[in-house]
Amino acid sequence: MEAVTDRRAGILRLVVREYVDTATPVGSKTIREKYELSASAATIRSEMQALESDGFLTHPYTSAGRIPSDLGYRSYVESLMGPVELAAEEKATIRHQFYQAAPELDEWAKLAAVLLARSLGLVAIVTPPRSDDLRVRRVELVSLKDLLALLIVVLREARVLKQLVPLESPADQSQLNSAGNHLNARLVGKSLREIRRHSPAEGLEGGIERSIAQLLEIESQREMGAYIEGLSGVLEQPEFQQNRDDFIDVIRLIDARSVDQLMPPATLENSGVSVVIGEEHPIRAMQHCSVVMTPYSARSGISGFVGVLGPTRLQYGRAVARVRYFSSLLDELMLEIYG
Amino acid sequence: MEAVTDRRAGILRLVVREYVDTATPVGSKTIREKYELSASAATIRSEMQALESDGFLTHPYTSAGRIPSDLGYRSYVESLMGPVELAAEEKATIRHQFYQAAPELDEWAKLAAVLLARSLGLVAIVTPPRSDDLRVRRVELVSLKDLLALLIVVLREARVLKQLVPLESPADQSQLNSAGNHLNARLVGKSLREIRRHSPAEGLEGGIERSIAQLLEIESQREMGAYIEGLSGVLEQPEFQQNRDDFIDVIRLIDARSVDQLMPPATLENSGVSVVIGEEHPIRAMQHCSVVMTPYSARSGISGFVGVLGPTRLQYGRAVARVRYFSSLLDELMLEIYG
DNA sequence: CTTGGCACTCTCAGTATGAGAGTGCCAAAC
DNA sequence: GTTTGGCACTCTCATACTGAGAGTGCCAAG
Repeated sequence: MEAVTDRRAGILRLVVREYVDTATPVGSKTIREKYELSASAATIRSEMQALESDGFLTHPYTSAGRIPSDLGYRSYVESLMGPVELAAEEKATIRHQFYQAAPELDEWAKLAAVLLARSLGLVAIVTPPRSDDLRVRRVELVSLKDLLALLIVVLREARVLKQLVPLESPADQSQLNSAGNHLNARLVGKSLREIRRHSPAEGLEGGIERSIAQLLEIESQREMGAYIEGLSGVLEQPEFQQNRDDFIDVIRLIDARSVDQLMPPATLENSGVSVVIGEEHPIRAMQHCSVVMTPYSARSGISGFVGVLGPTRLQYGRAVARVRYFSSLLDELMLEIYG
Repeated sequence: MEAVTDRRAGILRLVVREYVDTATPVGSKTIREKYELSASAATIRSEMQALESDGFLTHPYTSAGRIPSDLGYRSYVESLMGPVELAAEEKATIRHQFYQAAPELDEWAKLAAVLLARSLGLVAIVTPPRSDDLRVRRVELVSLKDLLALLIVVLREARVLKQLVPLESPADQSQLNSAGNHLNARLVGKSLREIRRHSPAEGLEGGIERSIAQLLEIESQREMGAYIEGLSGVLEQPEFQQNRDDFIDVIRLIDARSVDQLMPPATLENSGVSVVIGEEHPIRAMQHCSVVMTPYSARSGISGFVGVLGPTRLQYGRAVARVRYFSSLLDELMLEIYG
């Protein structure tokens, strides 16, 4: 394995770009003509041979063009793709749409997913910010019927949980208000753990306090709620059409919203945009896919993530640029709430 | 077009069942052997010819077996499929799962969608109950920062809307509480229309009142929020695999959650379970699919629906039975809230 | 009206064939 | 020693052909 020359790296870059565009194995002649290289086809061939023996390219069969391997994509992402940055105009367009939307965490997350999916033709996954350590910010009780109330718990990160609560004895809104006031005085700022070991009050308040503990319990075990968009875009990719068996399990994961199977959670511990290519993915079913993602709003303990997912043959530059911009935009919007 | 004899109807029923099971055109011999009919293959053939000339069956090509037409399925659903009712045991299992779940409208709707999709292998769509006429049940304000509050509006049907509200001047929780009390006194029970023509209060309350109107406005224009489950099940159906072009638009509609394209809204005006078969569907893209659905909780003005969707070759009996049972179960659960 | 028989039709899977794209390698040129 | 043109070779893909098989349609006899 020799040092990789500039020309060789350039050819790898061109092969990646061409293959990403066309989804067809790319040959020496195509590259030469399309990019007007001065070297001859034979030279390019011998460079390609070298790239193949170094593991950056593969052959579907003896005499077809070359396809980038996972390592080839990796190398492209690391050093060949160059700096990625969105045009100022495009940034402005995106930003504008966020200001148009209803000011609400979930709306922003959903909008981000929709816009990402649409502009990249990939599956986009965005989670609203979420804390590992659930803390109560406020409790509200709304009377529905004599013996039924709606319990609303607002968490620190402005997430809203709700649950119907059957009452043991009739209570009207004013009784609920006063119970709510007591509960707020006692529980605001408390975590699930603290509430659990808290000795509950008597009567009405006690019952509701148990409901709150239960609600937080359920919430802490729940899979991260995520907005997933753009499945139909991926179904139209040639990869899916030709190799359905490789992708049906991916679709199942998406359908089941198994976010932490789709997006390797370990990767989110790095700050900044991570790219997971093909077999780098820990989940078997995902090894024909690549993932571009980043955590955002990493203020201690409260964070979500932004990511896209598609066949390994994806436009890494465009994807990285957009994922990065959306995450910084969400960061900024979050800052207005938590800052 | 002659009167349809019993035998002829019986043969149509068998063709439908066999085709639904096998997804393969069914021939006279298959039917005879599998169901041990006393008539000969030739007789069955001539009955099939009659059924075909009456429009109940088709031929993919000259010499293949028969396939039910939309009219054939329609006739099966109307009169041949017989009474459908779930086994008591299965009802109990389903009911049990609802009692296990968190007592919350959205949870129930989601659970219904998941269970329906899983047991039928179809796409299931369930909307939580929703009112055309949005009425405020309660308003709550939660302080997030000096100049930012979270506005929570609970609607009559126990739906919870939320929005971040920037404040013009700083306010702490107790100020927000008192503003909330005034707003509740003034707005509870009011509809969007009434709030809109209401002359708003001054200062803090006025600003929030405008936010409430905006929130209701957005909500009234929003597509019905629906739980959609089971896409991967449909992707494995042979119809999709062979005839991708016919179904890609359906997937797009599902992906975009265009509920009122998927489920013809006019049909929901009938009470009881409706079946829409193939070309009966008003939307072009859906004409290779069938829909089984029903509204529920039809207490005036507050209702949702339960439905499933799949290729026209679906198990109508099982689908109708389950959709009916889930809707009655949701009815019952809703009754505990609104009753 | 029903039935067995039979010719006919159409699909489907498997095989063959030729064109085309692209490689690998070699020997000559730079 | 790197680069290049030339050329044989390999493998796919599209097309055409073929025979087996399934099922029909029709007819004449029961």
